[in-house]
Amino acid sequence: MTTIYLHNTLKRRKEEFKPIDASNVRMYVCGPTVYDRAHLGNAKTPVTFDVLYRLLRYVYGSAHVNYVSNITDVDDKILKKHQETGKPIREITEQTYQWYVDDMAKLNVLAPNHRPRATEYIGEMIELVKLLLANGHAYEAAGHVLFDVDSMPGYGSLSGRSMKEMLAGARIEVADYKKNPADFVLWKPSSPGQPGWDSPWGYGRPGWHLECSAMSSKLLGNSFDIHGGGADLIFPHHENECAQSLCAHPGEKFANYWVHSGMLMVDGVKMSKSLGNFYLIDEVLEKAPAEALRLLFLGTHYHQPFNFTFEGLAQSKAVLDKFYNALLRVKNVAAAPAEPDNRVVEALADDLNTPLAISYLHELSNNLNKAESPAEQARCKGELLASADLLGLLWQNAESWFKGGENDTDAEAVEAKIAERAAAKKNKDYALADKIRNELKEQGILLEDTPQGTTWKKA
RNA sequence: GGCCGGUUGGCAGAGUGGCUCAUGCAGAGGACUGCAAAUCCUUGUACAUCGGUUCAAUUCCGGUACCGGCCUCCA
Repeated sequence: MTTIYLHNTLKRRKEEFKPIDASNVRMYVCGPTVYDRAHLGNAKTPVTFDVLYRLLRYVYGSAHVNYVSNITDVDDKILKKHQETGKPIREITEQTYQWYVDDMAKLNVLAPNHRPRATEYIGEMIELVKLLLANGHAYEAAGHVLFDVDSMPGYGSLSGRSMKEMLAGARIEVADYKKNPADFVLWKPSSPGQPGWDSPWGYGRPGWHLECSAMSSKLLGNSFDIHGGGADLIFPHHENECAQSLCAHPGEKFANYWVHSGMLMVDGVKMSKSLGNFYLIDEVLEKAPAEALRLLFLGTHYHQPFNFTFEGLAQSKAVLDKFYNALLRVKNVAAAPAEPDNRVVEALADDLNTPLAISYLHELSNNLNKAESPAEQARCKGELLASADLLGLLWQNAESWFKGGENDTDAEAVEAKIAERAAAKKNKDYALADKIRNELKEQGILLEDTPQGTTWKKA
C-alpha cells in the first residue's frame, strides 16, 4: 500500500500518515461561511483537499474514506448581510450555499461525504458547552459562556504561541467580563430579532469555533485523522477548536494531522477588497474555464503561498489545450483500463506534490502524442486519464473542450467554409484558402490540416 | 513588537550534499506542411547575500537584506 506523508502543523514537519482505522479514514475541512459568493481563496482550499480526498480514496478505497466539510450558516457576517439587504437569513444562506456548491462542481471538486450545516447541530453544540462547564473549562459571564484558556495547560501549541506572545502585540479589544483576555466565546446571547436558540444560558447562538468541534465530533468521532483548512485558520479558529474538543473529551486526540493550505495572493499581495484585487470565483470563470483555474491552483505546492495572476490563468489554459489536443487526436480510440502512473501516485503521496505530479502528466501526454499503434494509443490514453483523474483533471470530452462553450458557434457554417477551403486548396488557390482560414480565425475558429482532413477548434 | 514562511533560469514552479536532466510557458534552430496550426526532435539561460560545517552546498547551520503571511473576521 502506498504510504502517504503529510506536513502536520501540529509537529511542524512532514510525517507518515497512519490512520486510526484504515477501513474508515476520517477528514474534516473547514468550509465557508455562507454570506456571499465564494472568492478565489474559498476555492483554493477545497481544491487542495479534493486532491487529498481523491488520493485517500485511491489508497484506502473510496468506501473507506469519510470526508466532512461544514457550512457555517449562523454567523455575525450573515447577520450583517441580513441587516444590509433586508433579505431573510435563510434566503441568504441557501442562495449562497447553492452558489458555493455550483462553483465547487465547476472546479470538479468531489462532494464530501457530508456537508453539515451549523444550524442543524445546535443541540450538539449546547451539549458540548455543558460538558465544558461541567469539567471546569468554561464559565458564564454577562450572559456569555466563555472558554477558560487558563484551564488548559497546552493552549497555544497548535499555532505555536505562548499566552505571553499572544497578548504582547495583540490588538484585541478585551471585553471586561473575560477572566483572561484570550478567553473566547462558546455561546453568546442574541437579542430578540437575531438568530438564536433557547439554551440553559438563555436565548443565544454559538461561537464560531464551537461549530466545528461539535460537527466533527458528531460525524467523525472525538478522535479522527485529518483536520484541514486555510492557514489563516490556525489561529484562533483551529487552536480554539482544539482546546474545546480536547477539554470536552479528555483522553481523546481530536485530530492527529493538521493540514493547512497556504494563502492565496493576487499579484504578490494579499487579496482584499480595499486593494481592489479581490476576485470571486464566478468572475474569474468568465475569463477562463474552471479547469484552468484548478490546474493553476495545483501548479503550486499547497503549503506555499499561492500567487494568482491572470497571466498564470491563461498559461494554465494553454497547458490544458495541449493535453486535450493529445486526447483529441485519439478521440476514436477507447482508453484502455489503467492504473495511474505510479510516479504520479508517489508524488501526491509525498505531501501532495501536485506540481511534480503535473510534470508527469506532461510526459504521459507526450507519450500519447508519440504513440502510433491503436493499442499503444489506448494504453497511453488510459494511463494519462487515470493519472489526471487523481488530480481531478482532464475529465472533459476533448472535442467539447475545444468546440464547446457558449454554443454560439454554427458548426455547419464552419464545416461549409472548410469544404470551400478544401476545394480552393485542391485548385491550388492558396490565396483563397488562406483568406478563408484568416476569416475564421478572426471569428475565433482555428483550423488544423491533418492527413485525415481539416479540423477546427475555438481559440 | 512577537510568531511563521519564502527568495531557483525571461516568467511560472518542483527538487537535490557530488551525477546527463525537473516540468511548463516564452525564445532559438530543425522535421512535417503549399504556407500555417498541431505534433515531434535539438537547444540556451538558475539556485538572494555573507559566513560556517564538509573532500564536496543551490541543497545542512548561522547572520544580513528583501518579500509575504499571521497575531482582529477571514479559506
